Amino acid sequence: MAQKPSIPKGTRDFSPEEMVKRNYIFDTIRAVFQHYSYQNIETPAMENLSTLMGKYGEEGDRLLFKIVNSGDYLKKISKKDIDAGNINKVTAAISEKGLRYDLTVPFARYVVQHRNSIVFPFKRYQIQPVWRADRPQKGRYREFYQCDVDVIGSGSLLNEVELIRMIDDIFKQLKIDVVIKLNNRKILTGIAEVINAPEKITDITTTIDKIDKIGVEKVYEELRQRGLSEETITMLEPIINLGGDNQKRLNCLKELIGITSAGSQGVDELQEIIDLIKILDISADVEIDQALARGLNYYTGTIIEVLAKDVNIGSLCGGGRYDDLTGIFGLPDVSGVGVSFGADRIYDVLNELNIFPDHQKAVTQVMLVNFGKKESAFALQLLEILQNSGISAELFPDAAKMKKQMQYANKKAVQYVLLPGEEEMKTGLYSLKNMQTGEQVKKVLSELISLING
RNA sequence: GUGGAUGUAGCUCAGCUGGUUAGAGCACUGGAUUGUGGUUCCAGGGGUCGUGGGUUCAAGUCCCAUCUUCCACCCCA
Repeated sequence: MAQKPSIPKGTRDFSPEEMVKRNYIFDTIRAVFQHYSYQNIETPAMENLSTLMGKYGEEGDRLLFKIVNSGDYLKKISKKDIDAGNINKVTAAISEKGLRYDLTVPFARYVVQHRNSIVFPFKRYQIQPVWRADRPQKGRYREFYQCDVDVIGSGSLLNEVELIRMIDDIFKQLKIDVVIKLNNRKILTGIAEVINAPEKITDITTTIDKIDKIGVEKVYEELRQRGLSEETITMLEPIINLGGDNQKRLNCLKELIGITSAGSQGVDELQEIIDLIKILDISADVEIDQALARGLNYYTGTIIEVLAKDVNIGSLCGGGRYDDLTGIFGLPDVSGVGVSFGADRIYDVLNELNIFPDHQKAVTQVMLVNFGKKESAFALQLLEILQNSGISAELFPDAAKMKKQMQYANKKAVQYVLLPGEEEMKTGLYSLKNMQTGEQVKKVLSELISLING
C-alpha cells in the first residue's frame, strides 16, 4: 500500500463544516473592515528574502520559511562554506525567496512600491495566510490567517481610536468578551531613560511583559539575569507595581517619567486616546498596561493587544504604531498604525466557548431525486427553474437506489427532497419532502418554490 | 532552538508483569426494504500495531534512534 498521506507539521485541513465556521469569522471581520471604509489588497505568499530578513529580529529570521532556488542552486555554494557550517552564507546562496511571516512588512513594501498611485492616508485591510517555522502548540500553527487593518500616512490618534472601535465592534459581534490593553512604546523608552539604561530597553520590555504570566518576583530575577543592576531594578519597582484605573496609572506615569520627553509624549498620547474613548460607546474593557511590550521592535508609539477574558490562548489581536516602517524600503517619515486579528485563535476561542451561531444554513435547500435517464433530463429543467428562483438546488447525478439518494440528502442536511418521477412528470404535481419533519406534500412547482423560500 | 508526554482500523480507544490467528464502539459496504432518509436487525470489508534498528526461543508490549501529534519554555496571531 502507498504510504499514508499527511500534511506538514503545524498545518491543517478544513472540512466543509469547519469552513462554515471559519467563514463566519472572516465574514464578520471583513464586513467591519469594509464598514469602516478600509480597502482590500493582497500580496504574494512569497516575498524576496531581502524584504523579509532583519525585520522581525533574530528570532523572526529563524522562523522564516525559506524557499530553495529553482535550477541548479548548488552551483553558487562553495564547499568551504558548507564544511565550515556557515549556515547564513549557505542559505543566502541557495535561497532568495521566503514565505511571508506577517502582513505588515509586505504591506510596507507594497506602499513603497506603489506610493505614487496610493491615496494617503491609505486605509487598507488584508486577510491572508502567513507562515512561521515555529514549533506548534496550543493556539499556535505554522500556517495561519491574519486579518490586518492599517492606516498609513497619518499620525493622528483618531486612527488608534478607530482601530479600538473596530476591535470592539468585531468582538462584540462574535460575542467574545475581551480586554483591550494599551501601552505606548515611548513610555517604555521613558522608563529606560529614567533608570539610565536605554540600551537595556529590549531586555526590560520583554521581561516586564511577562509579569502577568510569571509574577513580579520572577521578573526581578530575570532582570538580574539580563544584567540589570540592583539599583536600576529598584528604580523600576514603582513602575512595575503600578496599578489602579487608567487615569491613576497615567497620573503616576506622568510623575515617574514625565521629565523625559519620550515619557511625557507617551503619556500624553495615551491620555488623548483614553479621553476620546470615554465619549464613545465602547463595551470592551480598555486598560492601560505599562508592562505591555509585544515582541516586534518596529512599534514606536501606541501598542495594542487584545485578550479573551474567558480563554487562555494568548492574544487574539495585536498591533501598534510604527513611525518609520517604510523607511527601510526607502520611504522615510510615513507613520502607520494597525492591528492584526488572528482568525485561527478566534476560531479556537469560539469553539472552546461553544458560541458559534448554529444558523449553519444547509448548502443545499432542495435535492432532486434522479429516477433515470428520461426523468433526470426533465429534472434538469426543474433544477434550472429552482436555481433561477434563488434556491440552492442539486440533482443527484446517478440513478442510484432511492435509499442511497435519500441517505445522501440526509447526511448533507438538505432541507427538502423533490421527487420528479414518471407520475409527477405527467401530472405536473410534484412530491416535496421536508427532511426535518418527514412531511410530504404534492403541489405545482410555483407553490413549492414559495414554500421553499418561505 | 530547549524540555516533557504521545503514536494500535477512517475516527475514539482497549490490549495486564513479553506468549497462538490484535479487539470494541462509531464510521464504511451490502442485505432485510426494486419510489422514501434519520430508528432497528443481519452480514461483510478494513491493521506489515508511526518508521528504522536492537534485545529475546518469542516484541503491539522491553531498549536506542528518527518522525508525528500534544504540552511547557523561547517567542508570538
